[in-house]
Amino acid sequence: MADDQGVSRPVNADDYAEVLRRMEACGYRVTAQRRVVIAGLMRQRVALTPRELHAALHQEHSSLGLATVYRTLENLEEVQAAARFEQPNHEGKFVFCSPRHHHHMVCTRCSLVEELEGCVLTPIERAVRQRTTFQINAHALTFYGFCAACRA
Amino acid sequence: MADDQGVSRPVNADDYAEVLRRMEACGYRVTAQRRVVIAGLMRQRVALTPRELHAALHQEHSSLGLATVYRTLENLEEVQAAARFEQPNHEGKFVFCSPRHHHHMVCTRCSLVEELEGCVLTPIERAVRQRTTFQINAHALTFYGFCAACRA
DNA sequence: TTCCATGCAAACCGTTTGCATCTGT
DNA sequence: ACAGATGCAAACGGTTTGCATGGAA
Repeated sequence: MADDQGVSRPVNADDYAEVLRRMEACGYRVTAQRRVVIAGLMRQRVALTPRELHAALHQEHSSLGLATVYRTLENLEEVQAAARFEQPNHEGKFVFCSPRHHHHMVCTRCSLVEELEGCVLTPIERAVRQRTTFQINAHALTFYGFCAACRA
Repeated sequence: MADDQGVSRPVNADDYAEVLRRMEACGYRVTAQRRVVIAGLMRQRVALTPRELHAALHQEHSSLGLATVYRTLENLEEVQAAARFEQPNHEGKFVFCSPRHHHHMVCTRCSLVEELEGCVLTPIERAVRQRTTFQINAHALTFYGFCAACRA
């Protein structure tokens, strides 16, 4: 049940190592707590609130503080290893992000998040650049809908 | 200065009427305060926090309450006449949205928002649908960068 | 040995809400 | 008239922060 394929997924060792590398590159120390939070987040298929993630990790790591979860998630966002989704009630939900550029599909019913590998926007962005006086530096693209399970 | 073209823009009468129509369609009454908030938001070229919008309107309408601004912005979001952008500090900024489907370009320096008319995503979404088991119901696409003025 | 990180709880602050009073329809 | 809207201020709740302690490099 802890490894129910429906809610948990294996941690990709390469991605995990890459996250630690980026954290160190930013001057952050690799602590036991950070490892726990990172691996915990990577195991999730659905976006979780900091409180939910903390609760999930609290069983195995009862001393882990909620503030540390918040602080680590903030660090992960900074190194682009996590993405935050805003819920209607203004609560934040986080998911792990692979090191490769991608976009997300979010299930509005169960919060399952699927990565859409590669950037479907590249050809479009070129066209957009010609239609505007903006200097485009970044973009955010997210699809919302129902995952396969929730369609039923 | 109140009509400095750099910060203010004229209110499009058709769009304004359309907003009122949608509000009524949702069962909302057309009150003096709502008219003030709607017109005030439409006049802005940049995204504003509820507090900023309230402050801007307070000169002419000193009795307008901040809570009313919040409530009206929420209504406008519901009828898709306003969009909320989340800032890094988790404060919300709002802009008026025209009735036509569009996407936004947001200046990360001055909060200027420009609408990108039409949906550049349509052809892409079709391709995406074939790559996923998700039932896509909506999408969010925003470009970030510097507006013409902030490029300098 | 030097900072940075952590845990705890208090502080913060944007947002929501209860309620008495207005007001659109 | 009556249901819904407003203003005010208090309450809420997610997030941040101060500080003493612990741990990575």
